[in-house]
Amino acid sequence: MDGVPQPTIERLVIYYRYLKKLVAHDDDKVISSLDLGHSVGVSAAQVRKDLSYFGEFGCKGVGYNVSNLKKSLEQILGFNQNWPIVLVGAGNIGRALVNYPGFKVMGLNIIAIFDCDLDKIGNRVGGLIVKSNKEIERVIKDKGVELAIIAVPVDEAQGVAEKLVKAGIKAIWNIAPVTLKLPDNVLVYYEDLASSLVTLTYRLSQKRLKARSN
Amino acid sequence: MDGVPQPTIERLVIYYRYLKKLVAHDDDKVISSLDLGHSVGVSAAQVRKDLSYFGEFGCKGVGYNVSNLKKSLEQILGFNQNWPIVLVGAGNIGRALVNYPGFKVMGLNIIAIFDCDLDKIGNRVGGLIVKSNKEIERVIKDKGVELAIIAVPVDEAQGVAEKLVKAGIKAIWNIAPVTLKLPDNVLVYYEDLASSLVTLTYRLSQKRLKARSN
DNA sequence: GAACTTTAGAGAATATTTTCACAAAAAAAG
DNA sequence: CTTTTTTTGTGAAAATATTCTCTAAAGTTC
Repeated sequence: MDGVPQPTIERLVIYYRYLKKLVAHDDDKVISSLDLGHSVGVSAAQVRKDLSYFGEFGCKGVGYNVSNLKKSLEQILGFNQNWPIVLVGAGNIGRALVNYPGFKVMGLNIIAIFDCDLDKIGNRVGGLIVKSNKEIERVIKDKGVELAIIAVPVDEAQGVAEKLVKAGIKAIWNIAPVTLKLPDNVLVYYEDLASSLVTLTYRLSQKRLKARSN
Repeated sequence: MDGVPQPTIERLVIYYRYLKKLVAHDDDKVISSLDLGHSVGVSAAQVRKDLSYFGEFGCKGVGYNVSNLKKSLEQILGFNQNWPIVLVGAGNIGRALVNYPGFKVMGLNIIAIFDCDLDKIGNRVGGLIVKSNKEIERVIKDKGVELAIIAVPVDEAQGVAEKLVKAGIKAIWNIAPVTLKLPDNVLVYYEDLASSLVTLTYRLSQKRLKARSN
């Protein structure tokens, strides 16, 4: 079951959130691809195609059972699994992520936070106490953690990444704006906050130019 | 000069950061698409194609002049312009963004931060004092701001978005995990932290399945 | 200065992702 | 019970994005 487009996975998460809201409000028992798509800013065809990669979840002439579809998405996306995660970097962004409310429902559990700054080690962040980077390897091996978040300054990111991989980490979500050099078997995703914003300013400039030329 | 792929813009930011580092270290006067690409995890062909959307910046048989290419990217991406930005939401993520060091070099300046929580209004965040949401419209109009960041809880996002648009905002970067319903002429980009992480766990599961089936 | 090496730029070919269009199933209407 | 409406699932078509391939220019070697 591969060949699923990258963007499809991200949209499934968005569908899931909306369905969860519907279930909570008991608003609706059934929803069409048109309504679901419209609610989350996606075309109906896109919704159906996204789901079709994983099976048949709807009923022709009717739509999708909200509660069942939600459960199916949980299954597909692995929300019923527990994903222990370690986070390195107890700066502003690291602390924000520990407290981010959206992770837990998806099985994403930050179980430890590390920093090399003595002023931060020992501090409480969310429900966790910041540990020294020296403990990274021990914790990862003890708990069998495969997923890590890097939220350290740019200069430290590569070193931290190597340490994590050595300890057994298989996938890294890197918030530091720098490309990591790691073995091919390690999955790395980049969250580049500045580049997202720049895309916006770029498009805004484009729109201005177009408007001026009319 | 449209028809530029979305991912190209994001990669240009990444090239820029690397070139900036080179210039600072005075490491190199000239760089080939192969070396630049290799350094940031992109193919040489991709680097050349990305740049080719905007003109000719290199020299055959030689490569790109690092300092000139950096300047060209600044021009293309609008880093020499000033982009005043307002941020709504002085929670953990909002505070982290105000203090994020990567924005200023790209001309991105958060000039005001708002919240509706009386406990937060008046607090200092970075160099700014948190203002009441009631002042949003006045500040946006006074300063002619076109760009806004929404970092409020899900339930408040739509209301805040409408307020921003009414005040004249043309583009929104939305960190709240909810789809906004806004007029088509407003640009909206979503930064969905959970969905990025879920993509990672999903790919990790896929790899496990594949490994097991071998 | 001729032969060789390096490397950008660009068009063609691939690959990926999205949209379209329609058959078939379910429900509703008459 | 037949017709009409609704809506899924899917293969084909279109749009988007990436990689390949080759030409030509610049530099280097002999």
